[in-house]
Amino acid sequence: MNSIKITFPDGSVKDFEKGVTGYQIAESISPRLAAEVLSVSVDGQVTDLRQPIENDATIKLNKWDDDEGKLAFWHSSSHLMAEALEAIYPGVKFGIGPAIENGFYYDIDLGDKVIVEADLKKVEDKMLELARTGEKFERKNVTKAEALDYFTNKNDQYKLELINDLKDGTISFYTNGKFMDLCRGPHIMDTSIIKAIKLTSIAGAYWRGDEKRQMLTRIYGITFPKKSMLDEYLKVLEEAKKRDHRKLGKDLELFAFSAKVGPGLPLWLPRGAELRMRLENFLRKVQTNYGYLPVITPHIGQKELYVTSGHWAKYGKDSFRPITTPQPGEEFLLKPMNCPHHCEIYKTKPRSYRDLPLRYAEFGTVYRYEQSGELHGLTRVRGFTQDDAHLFVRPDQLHDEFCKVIDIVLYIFKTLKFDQYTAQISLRDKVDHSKYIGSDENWERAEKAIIDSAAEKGLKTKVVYGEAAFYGPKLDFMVKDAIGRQWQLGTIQVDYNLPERFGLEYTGADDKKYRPIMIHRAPFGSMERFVAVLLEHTAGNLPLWLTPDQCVVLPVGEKFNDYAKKVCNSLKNSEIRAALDDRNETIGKRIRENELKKMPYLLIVGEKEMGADTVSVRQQGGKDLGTMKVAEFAKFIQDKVKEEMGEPARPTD
RNA sequence: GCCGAUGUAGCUCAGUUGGCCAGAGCAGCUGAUUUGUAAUCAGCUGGUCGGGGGUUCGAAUCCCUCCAUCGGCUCCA
Repeated sequence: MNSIKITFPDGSVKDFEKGVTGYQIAESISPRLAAEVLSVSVDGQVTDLRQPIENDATIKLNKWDDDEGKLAFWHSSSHLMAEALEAIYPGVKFGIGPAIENGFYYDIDLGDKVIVEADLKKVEDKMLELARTGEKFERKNVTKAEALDYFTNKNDQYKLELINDLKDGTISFYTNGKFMDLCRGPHIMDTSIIKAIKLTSIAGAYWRGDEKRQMLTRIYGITFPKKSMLDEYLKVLEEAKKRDHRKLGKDLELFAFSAKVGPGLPLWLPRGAELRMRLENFLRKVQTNYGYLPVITPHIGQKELYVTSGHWAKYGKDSFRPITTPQPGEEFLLKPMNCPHHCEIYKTKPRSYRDLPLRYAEFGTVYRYEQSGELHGLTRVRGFTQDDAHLFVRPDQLHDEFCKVIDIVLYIFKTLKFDQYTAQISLRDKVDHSKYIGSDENWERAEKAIIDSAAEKGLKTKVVYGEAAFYGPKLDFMVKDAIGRQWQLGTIQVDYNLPERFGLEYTGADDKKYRPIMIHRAPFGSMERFVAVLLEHTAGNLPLWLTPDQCVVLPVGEKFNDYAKKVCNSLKNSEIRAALDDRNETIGKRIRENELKKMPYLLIVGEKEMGADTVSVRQQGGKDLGTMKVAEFAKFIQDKVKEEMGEPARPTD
């Protein structure tokens, strides 16, 4: 029998001739589908529409709305760009050119030539010109020898290196127009459906991600099947820029930087400092409920402390230089983390198994010499404050304590409405264990503890190898910023190593000495980064409990200034953060400016209000909430705040 | 640290074949106006054009260098 059974996502099964292609299947369903389909998943494997299907299979036809569809579209676009580049810059060599989350890139080596942003238009035009001709993407399986031969002739050492790492029999080439590339696919049928093209930026990128190797030129771009989709995309990018925490921080007067103080050293302005303190107090309350004990430690420590912890060996050469003193040989380091200090607190007296778990918490400011090119607003800085705590636990307590820390992180995320996070389990590199300290046995125990706890808490996790800290695995909570960059916020880490290095002990019920396990944890991550991400998530419209000013009183004219002051004071007496704007400006202008400052509520007072002891309430954005008694408005705010914050989390057992 | 770009008043931005004392709007100050839900009017102040060096009769403009920032790469205890 020459027919095969094709199962569709809805479960229906149809017979097709053996060797049928995804495209033919789409055509058989409807011409419209055939026009829209971009790739086909065969038994979960994404392939070309042109690829014959030889056996019974479950297939999914991927359109633009499927990630697998976009992937093929953008991957093909990168080949189209390569073709255009080769036409404009003969002799250009190619690295890799994959599809990414939003578009694609290609790494190229232009030799002595330099490409600048202004040249991109030329490349876009060439791409459009080539796209219109409807070049087909043709696949061809080649032998390793043929592949090596082709790129030797082309004198492209990058492709040759890639091919050398591949097994013979697994190598394929794709051709579009005059461009042929080493590629495993999948690709779209032809270029004619690429209708809108934008090359977005040029950057340097190390060949194979290795900073010791050559830097290639990376060109980023994005394409769409419709012009309107590109316009929409660019508009979204524009909007995202408005939510950038660096802009909001300036506009709302929360923080600033000074070249004179130094790059990456944030200055918290009064409004920002207040915001940050509110966040800290919020967490302090939860931590108190969970039995954390506050500690405070100095900003510097003797170098020896970090030699013991292992941090000096690992990061010493990339740190701020040690501080010397008049005493020869004496050296201190700015503290880059709080754990060693907390270990020494643990050691201040003998500990019993009855004392554990011990939970030491500190908003500890640390200093790390981040590479200059890495600094970024408040998300990557050289001086920052961790909402740090270290839990010293017995092995039988590890699981429970870890779960309780997860609860705290989830409580914070819930209160602040961070629902788009990923929980990432960061483990050791699968092969290379050279950059980690501690025994394999301890690592395996720690990794298991994290995986089990995350599973018990029902977290949807993603396991990433090679992302662990050098002393232990982590559970990281990742959140995206306004332009899609991913940042680590909360982190929880299991550590068997520092207790060993510091010789931490407790006495068990059997009067023998045991080693505690340490949990490092920071639910916010750092105050700086958390505030940054919070600003981008809320576009500066902070929740009422956090915002610097909850409302502003606007007298319509000078005659009502005294009444406005009275209202303001009365609200302050009810613990409401009320500002007064009685500047000699029109009411229209003051409304506008306070709207731009993202004031949650504008209270307008004039003749009517003064007579009745009321305020006229305008919500940020223009909604009129009508007139309220002053006391009524106070209660309104208090209720809102209570609703937003909820009850501080407590352990359930 | 690496690749590329940018840097003009507190903010947003004009100012290109190098050429009169470097401009605007907003903010600030002064005065007038006393305002009812997103910009009242007038006047004034404010910049050694990121720092330093060079080319030139002459540099915001051309070159070198340093710094900072932006987009990536690498890194992220």
